[in-house]
Amino acid sequence: MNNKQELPWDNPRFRNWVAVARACHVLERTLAVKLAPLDLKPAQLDVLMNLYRHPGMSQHDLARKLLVGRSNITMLLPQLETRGLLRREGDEKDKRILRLTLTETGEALLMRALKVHMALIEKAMSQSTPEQCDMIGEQMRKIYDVLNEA
Amino acid sequence: MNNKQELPWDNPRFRNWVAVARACHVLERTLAVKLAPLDLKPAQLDVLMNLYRHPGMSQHDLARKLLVGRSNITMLLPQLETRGLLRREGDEKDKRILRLTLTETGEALLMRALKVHMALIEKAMSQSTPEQCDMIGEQMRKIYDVLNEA
DNA sequence: ATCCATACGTTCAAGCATGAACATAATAGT
DNA sequence: ACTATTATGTTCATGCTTGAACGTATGGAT
Repeated sequence: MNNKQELPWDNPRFRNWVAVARACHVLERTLAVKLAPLDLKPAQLDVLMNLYRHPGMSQHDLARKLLVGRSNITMLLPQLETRGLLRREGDEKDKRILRLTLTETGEALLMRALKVHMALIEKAMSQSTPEQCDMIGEQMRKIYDVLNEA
Repeated sequence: MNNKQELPWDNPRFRNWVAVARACHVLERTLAVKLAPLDLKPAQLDVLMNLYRHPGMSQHDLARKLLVGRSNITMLLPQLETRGLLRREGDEKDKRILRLTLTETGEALLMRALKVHMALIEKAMSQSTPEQCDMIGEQMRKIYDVLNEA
């Protein structure tokens, strides 16, 4: 009988996931530094990216996409709206919903920020072959699905 | 001439990294929920894990390992020390340094938390073959190194 | 029509993480 | 020995994120 459970550090899955988490963490931090000159935080960039791809999104949908609470969106948007980066307009049919769209200013800033983000990711992923890169993405999407249905 | 830069979403590296970030985010959030019954946050678990593996660590070393600021550690430790999970003792030679060690209580709680953490990671990574899993870890360690030397 | 349940967004208080400024201790240069 | 520099940890103000409680709007059941 073994009263000492198998230590996680001996488990490849554990060790490798820790590497994933650390890589994520350091990339996020690096991105924050590189975005500072644009006066943008990573979370704000996420907002702009999602609005660019899904114009007319509601705040609720945005929160779901970003994996954050609704109140977070409420706190986040006024800063961006005041800077003229996006518009919030009430839906005609359903008066509960606020539909979000980027302004031209917001789109322009997004493009500049995307260059920064893209460069960072290129630097990080440049050591993987395209096949490795795709495989990583595929596995991560599976992980996302598995954890979300539970 | 193309005044519209290549959109990141067309770039496999970008799309795949986004998947990594999302998987990390959702796993972290899920872990927080599953650790709640133990009255532990993911950040606190990270502390306990590192102290278990590196007894006698200084706060500065711990901060570096966790990729957070020193002040964060200062704010984090008193809660755990009060709960009797760890000890802080001044170094004999260098009176600036506080050496950190887990108590037996801390170690016991860590073991319970590790079971939770381990189960979650097993669930997440169970869809990857061992080869895929190792490859992911390897690439992530490379990313970590590339971003840190810069 | 009215009531009940649900959905969307907001407000608020609490907890965390951060970076700058500080205090103390060790170390290196002179 | 003395000064200057560096290292460790703390304090504090700030900003971000969260979850609970709330108000309003919609839709369905009776």
